[in-house]
Amino acid sequence: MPNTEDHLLNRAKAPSIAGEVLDGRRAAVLNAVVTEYIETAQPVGSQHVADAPGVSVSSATVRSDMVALEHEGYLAQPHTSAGRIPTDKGYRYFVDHLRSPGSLGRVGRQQVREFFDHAHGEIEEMLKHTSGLLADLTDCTAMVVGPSHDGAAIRSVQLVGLGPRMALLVVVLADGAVQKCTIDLADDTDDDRLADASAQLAAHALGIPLAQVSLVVQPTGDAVTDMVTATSALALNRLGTVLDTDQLFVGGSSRLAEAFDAVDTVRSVLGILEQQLVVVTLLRDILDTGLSVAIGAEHGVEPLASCAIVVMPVSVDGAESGTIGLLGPTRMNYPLALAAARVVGDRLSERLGEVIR
Amino acid sequence: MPNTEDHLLNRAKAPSIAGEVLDGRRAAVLNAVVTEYIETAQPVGSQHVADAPGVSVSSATVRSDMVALEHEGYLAQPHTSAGRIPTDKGYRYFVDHLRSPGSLGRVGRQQVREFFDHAHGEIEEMLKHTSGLLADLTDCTAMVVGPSHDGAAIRSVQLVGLGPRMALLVVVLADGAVQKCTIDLADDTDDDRLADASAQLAAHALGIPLAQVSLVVQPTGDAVTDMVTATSALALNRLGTVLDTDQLFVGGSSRLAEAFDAVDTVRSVLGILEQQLVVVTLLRDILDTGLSVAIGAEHGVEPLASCAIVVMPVSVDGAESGTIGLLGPTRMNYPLALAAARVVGDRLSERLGEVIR
DNA sequence: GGTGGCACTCCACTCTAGTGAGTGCTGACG
DNA sequence: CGTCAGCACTCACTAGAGTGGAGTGCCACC
Repeated sequence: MPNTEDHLLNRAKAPSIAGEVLDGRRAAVLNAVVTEYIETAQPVGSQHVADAPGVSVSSATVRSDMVALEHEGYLAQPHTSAGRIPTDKGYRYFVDHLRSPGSLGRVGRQQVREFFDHAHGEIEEMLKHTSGLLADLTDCTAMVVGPSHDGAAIRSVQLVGLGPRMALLVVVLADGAVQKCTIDLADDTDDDRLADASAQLAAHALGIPLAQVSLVVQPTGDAVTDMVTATSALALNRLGTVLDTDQLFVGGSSRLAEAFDAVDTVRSVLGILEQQLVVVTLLRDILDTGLSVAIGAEHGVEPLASCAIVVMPVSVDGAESGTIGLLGPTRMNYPLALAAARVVGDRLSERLGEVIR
Repeated sequence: MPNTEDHLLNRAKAPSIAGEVLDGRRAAVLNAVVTEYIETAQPVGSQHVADAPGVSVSSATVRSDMVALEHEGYLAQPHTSAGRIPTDKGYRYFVDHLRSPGSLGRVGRQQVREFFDHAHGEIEEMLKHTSGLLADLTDCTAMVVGPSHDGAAIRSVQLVGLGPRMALLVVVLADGAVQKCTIDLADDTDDDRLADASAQLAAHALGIPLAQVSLVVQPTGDAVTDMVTATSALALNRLGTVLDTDQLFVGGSSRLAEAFDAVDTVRSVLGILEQQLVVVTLLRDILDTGLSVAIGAEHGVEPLASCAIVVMPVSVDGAESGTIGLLGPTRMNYPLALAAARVVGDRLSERLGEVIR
C-alpha cells in the first residue's frame, strides 16, 4: 500500500495537527478546489487547479497534493478517475482561512443602501423585507429572527372592548413590541369597567417584564370589574408564559429548489424551514457554539446535512436582539454570504438601535 | 381520415354542446381516467379503465370512447401508444360533475375537531396554524388569508412612549386587529403630553374606519403637544393609506417539492408563493369569477399553469372576511381538497364570528 | 521535491436491439 | 349498430456494448 506510506510521509513532513494548519501550497490547492467547485459544482481536476492563480506547479504535483488532502479528509472523490470535491472539513478549512473578507460588489451595496433608506415604521415589516433583501443579495434562503422580547418591560396595558362580552388585551413592551390576546368575559361589561381593570393591571404590571408578571388583584367592590380584572390578569399571565417564540421571517425559499438537484432534499429542507421553533433554536445553537458558519453535519439537524448555514447576531448596545441566517448548499458562496450577513446585520443593528433603547 | 369521420359521427350521436354534457359511459370513462391518474400519476390505459368499477365494457370499446374524448379535448396522449392523461378541460369536467361530496375520513375529522378545540386567543396564530392543518389534511400547500380590516372602525388610539423622542402609535380596530407604527418625534416629550395627544387623536378617529381618518388637529397651546399630535396624526394617516395587505399564511410549502418532478416548476411556484400580494389577489380573482376551483391556465398566472387551486371564502355574517386556498398539481385530490376546504372554512367562519361582530 | 510521460480507470455518452404496455383498425357477432 | 376479440403497429423504456475523454496514479528523470 504505497498510498498509506505516502500518507504517513506527508503527515510526518507537514505535521498538521488535527488538520489545523496546512502547508502553504496544499492550502492553495485546497483553496482552488473549493473555489472552483463552488463556482461550477463539478468535480475539480488537477489540471484546473494547476491553472488556477496562486498555484504555480504542474498538475502532477497538484495530484500528489490532492492525494494527501484526500487522506487528511479535506477532499473526496466521487469515484476513481474523477476530480475532487471538498468535504465538509475542506469547506471548514476554507472558511476558517478566508483571506479577503468578501465583498457585496457595487450593485449589492447600492441595494442595501436603498433598502435601508426606504425602510420605515413597522419593525416586523422591515424584518420581513430584510429576509427578501438577503436572499436577493446572496441567492440563498435567508432567515431573520426578530428581537426577543424576553426582558422587555411592560410600558402599557390596555383593555379594549370589542363586544359586550369580549375584550382585547393589548400590551406594549419597552422595545416597541405589541402583544395582544382576545378575552372572553363571563358577563357583560362596559368601557368604564374595562378602564378600571386596565388601570389595576397597569399598576401591577408596568415596568415589569412580561414573563415576570404576578397576579395580585385587589377587589374593588364591583363584582364585574373584579371578574374582568381577574380574567385579564389570567390572560396577561398566559401571554407571559406562552413561550414567546421569536418571530421568524424566511425569504427566498424558492432558491432552495435550484440549489439541490435531489427533490427530496428540497422537500426535507423546506420541511425544516416550516418549523419555526426548530429554525430559531438551530440558529441560536450555532451562535452559542461560537460559530458563524455551520457546515454540513456540524449542526445536529440531520435533514440539513447537505446545507451550510451562515449566522450573524444582530445586537443592540451589546445585547443580542436578533439573528440573521443564510441557508444554502454546502457549496454556497461563503465570502459573499458572510459579507452580506455582516453588512445587513450591521445596518439592521443600527436601525433597531434607534427604536429599542 | 376515418378518425375525423368517427369523431363527427360521435358528435352527431351524442350532441354534447361545447362539451357540456357527456354520454353516460363516456363520463364514466373520463371519470375513471381522472381518478386513476390522480392516484398513480401514470398515463392510464384502456385496460385499466375497463377494469374500473362503473365501466362494464371491453377495453376496445373504452378505446373508442377515449379517442372521442381526446378529440373533444378532455384527454391527451403524451405520445402515441401511451395511455391517456386528463387535460385541464378533463379535470374541469371531473370537478364540475363530482357526485360524492368527498370526505375527510375519520382521522381528518378528528384532527379538525381537536384543532379547533385547542385553538385559542390570538387570531394570527390561529390562522397560521390553520394553514398547517390544511396542508396536513390534504397534502397540498395551504394558503390562508386573514380578514381584511378595511371597514373596521377604530376602537382605540393610544400613544406609548418608548423613549424621550420616540413613541409607538397603537391602533385597535373593532375586529380585534392591532396596527402599530413607531414615531420619531422632533422634540423631547413626556407621558402627559402623549396622553393629551392620544386623547385628541381619539376624539377625531374613534368609530371611523382607519382608511377614512381625517386630520383635523386643534392647537392646544402647548407647542410640544401639538407637534406630537401632528406627527401622530400623520402616522395615523399613513397607517390608513398603506394598502393594508391582508395577511397571508402559507403552510406546507414543502409538499410542492414532491408534487412536481421538474425542479424549475417547484422553483417558480415557490417564487409566486413568496409574493404575498400576488397570491392574495389571485385568490380574490378566482373567487370573483365565481369559481371554487381554478385548474391549470384558468387563472392567469403563468408559472402556476401546472397547478390547480381550490378556494373557499370564509365569511362572517355574510360579509367575506378571509379566504382559504389549497394549491397542488392539477392532478391533486379534488374531492379531498374541496371537503377539507369546506369543513375548515366553516369552522374558521364560526371562530372568527365569535370575535368579529 | 518537482515534472513530464504513460498506462489505466471509469463515467458519460451513443448506438443498438429487445421488451411490453398501449393503441388503432378490422371483421365478426348479437 | 354498438360491442368485442384479434392483430399489427408504435414508441418509450431498458439493458448491454462500444467509445471518447477527463482524470488519476505511478515512475523515471531532472
